[in-house]
Amino acid sequence: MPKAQKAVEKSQKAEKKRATSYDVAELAGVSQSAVSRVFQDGASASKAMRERVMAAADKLGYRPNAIARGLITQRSNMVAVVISKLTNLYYPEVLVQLTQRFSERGVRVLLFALERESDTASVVEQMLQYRVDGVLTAAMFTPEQLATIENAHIPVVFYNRSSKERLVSSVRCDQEEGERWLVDELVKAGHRSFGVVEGPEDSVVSIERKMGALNELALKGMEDVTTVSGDFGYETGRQCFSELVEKRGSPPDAVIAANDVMAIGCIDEAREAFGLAVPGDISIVGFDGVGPARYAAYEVTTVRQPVQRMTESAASMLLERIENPELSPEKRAFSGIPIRGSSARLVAAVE
Amino acid sequence: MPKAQKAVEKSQKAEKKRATSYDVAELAGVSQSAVSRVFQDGASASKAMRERVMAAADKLGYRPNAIARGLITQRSNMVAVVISKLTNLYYPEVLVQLTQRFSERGVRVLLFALERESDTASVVEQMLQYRVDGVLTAAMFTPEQLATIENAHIPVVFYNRSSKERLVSSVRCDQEEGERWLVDELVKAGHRSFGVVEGPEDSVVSIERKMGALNELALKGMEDVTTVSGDFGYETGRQCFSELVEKRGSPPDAVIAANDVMAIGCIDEAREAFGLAVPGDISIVGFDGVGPARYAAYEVTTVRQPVQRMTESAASMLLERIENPELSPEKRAFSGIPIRGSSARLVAAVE
DNA sequence: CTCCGAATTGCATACGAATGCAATACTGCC
DNA sequence: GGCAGTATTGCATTCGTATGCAATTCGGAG
Repeated sequence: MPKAQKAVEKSQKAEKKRATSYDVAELAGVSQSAVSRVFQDGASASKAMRERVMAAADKLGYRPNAIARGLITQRSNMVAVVISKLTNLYYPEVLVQLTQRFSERGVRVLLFALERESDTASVVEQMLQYRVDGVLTAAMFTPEQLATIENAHIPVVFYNRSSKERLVSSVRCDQEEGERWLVDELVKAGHRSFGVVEGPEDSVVSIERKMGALNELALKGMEDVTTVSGDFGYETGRQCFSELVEKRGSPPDAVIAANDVMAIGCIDEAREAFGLAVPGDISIVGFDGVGPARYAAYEVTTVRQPVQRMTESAASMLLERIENPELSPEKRAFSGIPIRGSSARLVAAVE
Repeated sequence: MPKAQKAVEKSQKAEKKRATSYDVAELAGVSQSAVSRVFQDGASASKAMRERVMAAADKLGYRPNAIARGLITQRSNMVAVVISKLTNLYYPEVLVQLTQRFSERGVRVLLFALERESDTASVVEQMLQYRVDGVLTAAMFTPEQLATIENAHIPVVFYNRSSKERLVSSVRCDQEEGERWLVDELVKAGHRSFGVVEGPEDSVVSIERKMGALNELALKGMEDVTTVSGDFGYETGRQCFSELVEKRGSPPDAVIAANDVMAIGCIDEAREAFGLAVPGDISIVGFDGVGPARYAAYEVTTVRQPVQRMTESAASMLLERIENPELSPEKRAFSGIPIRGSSARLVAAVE
């Protein structure tokens, strides 16, 4: 019995083991290296060779083993994507888009989802064990963890986050700028007392937004400012509004919420619990530009993050650094897109 | 210079190459297999050995290479998770939860996000190349693709989907049952004319919901039923409502939308474009139980999917089948949780 | 102190593909 | 037909870990 036939039988009958490049080589009557070369882009292989091999491969249902390939090439073609805080309605979009960007470029995504932003230790361990080529994170790492990752020569790109202690690449939406716009518009329209609803204390995004708002308010000479804090969720948005009124004794002229979902919570609470008209009696603004912010019942005045451009940029930035590890860190900040919804009383936009 | 010291120097100075088990073995003065055993659970290693090795490993920053391990053990410890249709606000939660379930059990998630439900071909290819241990999918595969995957002895679990052509495991929310409840309640409360808003045509979930509703309506003898179709998004929800009214000449007594987001769209359109009171003039129900369905402005009457239990169940089911490939397919259907929101006029619940 | 069985350890090899180098097959040209 | 030069192909080795088997050590009983 000829060798080739035996190979086919073995693989078809038992199908115990997945076909390897050796099996294909045997069936095609060529060397294993030939098979390997046929399944690569830049490798040299004659047309005849290519056809023989492909035929054999098809017959055996052969697929190159990416694991084995990764071992020898020292490239896993996988990147780690780390997310947290599902509370923020904004992230899911980001995740799906990022995955698609990477896929388009032939890179697989190893997903890590954190319950809290602090569970990063084991994630780092896993990333390193799986030898990911890069890390894209929407969660924070401690400086030590970052050092560990860098030590392994794995490029890292932060998404809407950064690190004070270390030089790192990042893609962010300029939260301060966005808040500045919101505050300016509110002040311009005559609002003089403010409530600021911040998000979770361990969220960098929330902190940036709060500080952005507070700084600009101070700059504009606004002194009647009350701060309360929630967790980016709808329920706490409602609670925060009540708390705010209680704390001040009366509703402020405007409420600046750290995200749209809490803004919506505030709007509902203002309407239901206090019978206030929005924006007649009070203006409420958010941040993110998520879907529900557009619902007719709310039409939140907000700043939309340019998700498309940000994900595109983040993916490119990471892939560039994988190709060329020498590239120095770079920070890209994208301006948010101001949305003049009807949840705030603003002066008309100038042309 | 002793061997051990040389090893340290090499690794600390250059840090060109990541430390391997050989490096650790050399530094600790033991064999490579010893190192390997220390980093396994059930392997035999004396306390002294363990300590020596761990010390050396720490010094070198050694981490077992999961890629190499996967090659030899024939286990990648990765599962593929396939999602699509980000339009449905419901999925993001699922994704994060699934990832956490798998993580808890020491399994990594390789994420695939489809633009359309039909882009599955290359995804299958990638999954197989990366030798994932299992597949959890919220998208459809063709019978041929399924056969390919099964041929590779990779267990598959469908999430809210299934395959008519092949026996496969699945975890679903019983959409028909949910629709039955919704229809029954609406009929019981006296609604007699209905609009049914379906989702994308290629979505199995949407089809199941539509059919569930239509069948039950037929069963109850309801004949005034009009169907229109959207894409699960808010905007089309609004359009669908207008379309519905146009088609019928007047608004129906009740609208059954394929998901909450479209239900919300319908509510907004009914109120804004037609000045209808919800639920005074018209009842509108959805499906899913997503966050925005709870917002005060809508309080959608809906059926919530028990996401927590479903993801838990799906992850377990897949992991079981990875451990024990002989297990026969199993279908688990979870009942949705009826939510009596104020978007529909219903008779009070019986105790 | 001796000997037996159990626990540890090391040796050698396997996993599946990529690749430098050498050998061979082609190509075109004179 | 002969030859230089290039394109293909095969050989042998490598990546980093796991594991069967044999060798060794250890503990305890007698």
